[in-house]
Amino acid sequence: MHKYKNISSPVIRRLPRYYRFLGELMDIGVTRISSRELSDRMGFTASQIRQDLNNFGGFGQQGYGYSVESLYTEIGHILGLDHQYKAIMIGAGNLGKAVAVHMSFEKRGFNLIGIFDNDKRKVGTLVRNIPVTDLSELESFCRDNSVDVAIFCVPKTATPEIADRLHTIGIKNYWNFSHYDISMRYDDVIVENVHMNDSLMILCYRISDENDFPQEKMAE
Amino acid sequence: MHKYKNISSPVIRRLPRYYRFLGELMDIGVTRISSRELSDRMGFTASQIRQDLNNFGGFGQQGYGYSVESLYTEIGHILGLDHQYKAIMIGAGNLGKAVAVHMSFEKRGFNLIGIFDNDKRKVGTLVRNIPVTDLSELESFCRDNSVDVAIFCVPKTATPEIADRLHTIGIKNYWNFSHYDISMRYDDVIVENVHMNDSLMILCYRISDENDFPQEKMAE
DNA sequence: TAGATTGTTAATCGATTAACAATC
DNA sequence: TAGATTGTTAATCGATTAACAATC
Repeated sequence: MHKYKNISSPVIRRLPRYYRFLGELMDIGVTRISSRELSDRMGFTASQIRQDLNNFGGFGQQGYGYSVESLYTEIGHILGLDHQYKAIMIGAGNLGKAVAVHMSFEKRGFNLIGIFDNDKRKVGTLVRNIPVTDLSELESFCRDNSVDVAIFCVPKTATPEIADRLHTIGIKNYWNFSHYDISMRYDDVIVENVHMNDSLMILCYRISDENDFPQEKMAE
Repeated sequence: MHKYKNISSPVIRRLPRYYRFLGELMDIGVTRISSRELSDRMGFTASQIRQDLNNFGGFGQQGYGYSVESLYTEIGHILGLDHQYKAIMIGAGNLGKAVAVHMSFEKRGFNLIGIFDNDKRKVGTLVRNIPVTDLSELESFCRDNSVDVAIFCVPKTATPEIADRLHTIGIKNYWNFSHYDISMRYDDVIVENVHMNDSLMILCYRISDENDFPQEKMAE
């Protein structure tokens, strides 16, 4: 049971980019745009843009192009930004605090209602005006509040145990900042990863590859 | 001039994952592994694993498999983790501080040597034992310290101007947390993005799609 | 209407998977 | 040696690009 069927992962991953660029176009007062112009600005081919959008419906008009505002709204609908989800955060360390404070959850339909940590010194302190709760109260809190999503900002060693607890009580949507692959552990969960460490290694590869230090080649 | 030629992006993006899993195998004392076993643990096909690795050389042995430790070391070399790069961070807000404190830069060959912000109240404070410097000193600092990489942790409105300044003085490798597409602005830069906002929207799509609210379907 | 640009089908390109000979 | 598993070629699958008829 899916709203749109057979949408491939590459298409889905481009949607936020479209949304972002259309938002910027609105900000600077552009009201209509052709796939060709979008192509120039975004670096996708015009053909790909039209293919992507036509997975969800015909939002353009022949001879005219696309209305920036209505396309923006449509993609917002497609992304489901008009839904409301209750989220909790696990881990109130540096990363957890930064994500909690930094993200505009409301704009994306997420409502952060709880933050958990097992460090007694953190329990009771406020992050984004939300009191940090002891991790032992995780289950009772979730049962009282119909939580939809858990955000993992804990070290990788702590992740599997907490994921098990959440999975047991039926919370199966995860935004994962921990360096642990939750998706390999269950087959009925939705996991979106932000693997900063992986990203940094990819940057390292690209820089090293560009710089081409021949003496390094395949040491052994 | 590249160390390895024609390595496709999907392959590169899988390398850190291999590296991570091999590290975990070492931790639990596994010394050898076949592509089949790795496949079971990681969720890639055995065929893909062998194809991926053979882009860089033949690291296995027929009838035996791969040595976990030497494969781990090899992938580290391939990723360039044994190089040393000097990095600066732009932006000492919540996100910048969290990234600065949270990441093990040294393990990936990065040495964070400077943090910049234009907020006078932040200038002089310590983050990870590094004093925050006024953004106006960016150019002089970079000229004195041969900086390789800039990490963007500033709002998207501030990004293009700072990117221009860095580009002008020859710093062209960026780790980008800002919601601005630096790569569209220049054609001679290396940009690796961590777009947390995009990631959150993708999660939103997946949850909404799974939940299948029919009344939402293609309103308009 | 004529010009422009979409929606959509067909062609191409690239990445993944399967198969198997080489070989440890 | 026999068994196992790689390295690598061939087959398949899927995603991107090109082309063009439909239509605003």
